[in-house]
Amino acid sequence: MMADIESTETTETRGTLLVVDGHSLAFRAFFALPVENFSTASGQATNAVWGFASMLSQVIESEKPDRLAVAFDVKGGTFRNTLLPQYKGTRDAAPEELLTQLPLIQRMLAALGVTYIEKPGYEGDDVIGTLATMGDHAGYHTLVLSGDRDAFQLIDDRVTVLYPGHHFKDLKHMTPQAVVAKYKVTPAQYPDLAALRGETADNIPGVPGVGDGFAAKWINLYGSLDGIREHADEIGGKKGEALRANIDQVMLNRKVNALVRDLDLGVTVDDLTFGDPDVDELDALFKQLEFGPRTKNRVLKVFVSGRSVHGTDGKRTGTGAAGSAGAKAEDESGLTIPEATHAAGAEDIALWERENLPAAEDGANDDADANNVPNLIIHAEGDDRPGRVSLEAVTLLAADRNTALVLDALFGTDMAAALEGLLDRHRSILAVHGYKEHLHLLAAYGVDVPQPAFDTKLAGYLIRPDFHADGLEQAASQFLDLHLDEEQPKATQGLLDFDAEPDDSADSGDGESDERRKQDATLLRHAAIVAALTRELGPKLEACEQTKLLSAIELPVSRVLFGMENEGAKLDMRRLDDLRDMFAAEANQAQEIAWDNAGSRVNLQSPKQLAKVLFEDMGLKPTKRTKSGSYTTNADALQTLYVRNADNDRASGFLGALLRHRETNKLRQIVATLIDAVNPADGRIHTTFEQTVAATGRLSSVDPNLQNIPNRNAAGREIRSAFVPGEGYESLMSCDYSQVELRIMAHLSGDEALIEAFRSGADFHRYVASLVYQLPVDEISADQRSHVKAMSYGLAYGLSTYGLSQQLKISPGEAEGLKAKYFATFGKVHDFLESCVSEARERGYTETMFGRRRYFPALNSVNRVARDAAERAALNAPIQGTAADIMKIAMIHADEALRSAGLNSRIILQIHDELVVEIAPGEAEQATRLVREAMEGAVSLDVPLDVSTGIGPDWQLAAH
DNA sequence: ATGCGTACGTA
DNA sequence: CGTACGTACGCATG
Repeated sequence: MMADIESTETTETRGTLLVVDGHSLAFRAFFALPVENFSTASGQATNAVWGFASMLSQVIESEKPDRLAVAFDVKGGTFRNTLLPQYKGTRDAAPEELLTQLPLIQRMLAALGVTYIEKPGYEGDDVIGTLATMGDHAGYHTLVLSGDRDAFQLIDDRVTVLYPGHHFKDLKHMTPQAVVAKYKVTPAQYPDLAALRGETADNIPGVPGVGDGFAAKWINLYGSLDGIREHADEIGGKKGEALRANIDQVMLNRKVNALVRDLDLGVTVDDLTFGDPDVDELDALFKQLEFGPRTKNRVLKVFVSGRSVHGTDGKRTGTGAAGSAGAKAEDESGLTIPEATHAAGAEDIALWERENLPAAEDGANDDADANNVPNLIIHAEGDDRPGRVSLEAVTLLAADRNTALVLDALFGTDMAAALEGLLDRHRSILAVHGYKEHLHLLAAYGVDVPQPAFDTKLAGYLIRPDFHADGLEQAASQFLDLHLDEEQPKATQGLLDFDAEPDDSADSGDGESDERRKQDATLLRHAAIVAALTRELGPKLEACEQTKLLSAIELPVSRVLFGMENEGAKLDMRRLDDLRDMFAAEANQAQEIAWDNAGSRVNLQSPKQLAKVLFEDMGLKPTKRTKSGSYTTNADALQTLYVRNADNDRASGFLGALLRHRETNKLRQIVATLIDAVNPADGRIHTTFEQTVAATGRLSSVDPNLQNIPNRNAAGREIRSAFVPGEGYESLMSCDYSQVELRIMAHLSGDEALIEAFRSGADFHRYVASLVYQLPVDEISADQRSHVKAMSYGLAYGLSTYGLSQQLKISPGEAEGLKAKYFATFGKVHDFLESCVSEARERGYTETMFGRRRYFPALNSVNRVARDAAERAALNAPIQGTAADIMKIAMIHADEALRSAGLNSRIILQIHDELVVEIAPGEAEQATRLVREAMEGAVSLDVPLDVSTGIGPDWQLAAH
């Protein structure tokens, strides 16, 4: 321990004591880490435990304390509650999911050999105060790890508080100087300041309108709280008034926030050793919590004193690597950074291939012997947005030899050809993070990437479909638990200034190559991450039986999507402009009328201002509230108000105009977004289809979203007329599945009546209504048909009878009756939906027909709202997911059929159950047949898959 | 500038 | 008080 060198005290420093506020740390961890990403299959939340372990390890590693103790609050009140009944009232409402983790944290501490201390009747803070005092007397420097600012009063030359900043991971060393800098008062004065300001987190009111600033000003003016009280009359203004009105509360606060520093804890500081963990117990606990080996090793490494748990033996040394001996470079997160060379020409690529990859057998199957472990990583970086692609650099990595080859952007055609050849020869061992993105990046140089053996982005999605890995680094931290600093090394933080690189602008003129070296370093690091992810996710994917889905569906569909994004959809610019002007004129007109009626120029796009006009100025009776408590002004509510206030000219005039404005302004906005998205180079919109976003397996479309172009009413539908065939094409074809989700429900449930309804080929909803109401088909009224239709569709969403009644504007009783009749007719559908949920509760996940999984830890939540929501999602997931699988298969088949028939017609859009195909001259008939067959034949169910198709000069007219 | 809430478009 | 998405705006934060 180096600390004693600094000591100028007469007493020798014995070392460092670390005292941890257990509750505060658990609390911080719980709210900093998303519980969705940290829970076991059985639904136990583990985010606080993981965060606690992670943070504690980090602090021990950086501070290297000699003694350690963790203080916890004890259930039940403390002396503070008798003083101030509402004290920490908000904290008792700590979420169940956090409370269940506290015992686990204590069990972990016990296994790690760490002392934790609770003192009935007192808080963890008092224990901490006492320990800090004890540490001081025993000659230790004390570090207090706490997110509770009450601890600041303990700070002095020998006590430092480590306070989590905004990021939970970065800790501020709160020294006396730091406190003064931040609050303008000394640590000893801090409780006075806190008493004045109050503490929302602890449910302690301060002086209204007084924050840190005024509190500090007064303290410095009058020295202390007592001084302030004496001079309270001299303080003018509203704040002075507020102070006088609340002075009793403040004095009480001050009593409550003083920490006790002389408890009898029954231990001495010298007893608080650590570093002798019970590995078996820790193993058992981490297994139960489903923490990976990396987490365990990282924690153990820190807690096992003296011994290093590093070299997990059995690491194979590379076989005679050509000229690359020496220690492997490891970066701070433990990744091994590959040795790299730059390729200057095609020969370098060939040479690297010979030296680093297994010899490809001549002819067909390349590295088939290489026991199928993906070992060749290709990793390209650049802008991969379709329509504006630019490649920066690409690296090849032979993972087992840790050797990389970097190709800088702007390589020539000979290198492109060499690269393509290499990829093709070794495609069976090729892995990539984001096949679709790589197709875009490399296509810019004329390089086609063959279907790789593995894709870490898609694999991560299949393993955890509801985890949103935004980038490679996030995927890495999720699956590898390497903890990496955020994506870019953005401007060095103030704290690190002292080790910033010297400025090299003046000397050497080497700035550019230095820059390039840095770029290389990130590129190589990213390639190394992909390699690590490949090793980690391959077996995981296998373990949850998703491998087939990757190779047979996701990877091939990536290729189809690449084509769709690359081609884009042609827009008729003049039509768009006309539409925008038309909608804009209508919106403006409606706005004028609304303003006339309102008597003021309210912003019609501000729900807040609207609520004021409607419910205050006009005095209308509100309908429903939003979830945050304000009165809703959504279309439903406006409609209700409109009907209800038909006799009020001003109100109904305003509401009518507002409703028109809402609709037409929305359309104007949509058109404007489309205009903005048209690529001027080709007059087409190149959306991006996200393949790893929707938890059910669906695609989504962004930048812009082309899956929500209006279709439900005539005015909106006009926008579709701006989607037209491009040059060299003659028409658009739209093909969609009719009632896929219902058909899937019929198939999966095996309900004979529902299956027969589909096989009969009759008007489905009318047929179903006739069964439900036990009437002949031709006696079904329009109302009956629409009610049954809503019921049918609602089923797959877990629609409640309340929701059904609301939607159909019938009484809950009638809705209940309809539901009962429906289930009496289709009993197996009911059983099937229930079994979806119960099976998911048991196994922890749902499965589509093709084995795609989605996990539902919340099914066992004690929170009813969360649990109910999970149940609805769990009943929907197999249905929506199967439909998504079927469409993906159809897309792969349709694309393949069009290509192998040599047609130029191509799929350009997918809207969940619809494909839009751009038809080349003379290909209409053949393309229709091929796409229809692909869609109808994607899978064989107990009911037919019905596809309807239409062709026209634009998307609107292609409807059928 | 960034994040949240509200609203609304699609299947 | 129906599933799955993406986007735009206002407004309150920094």
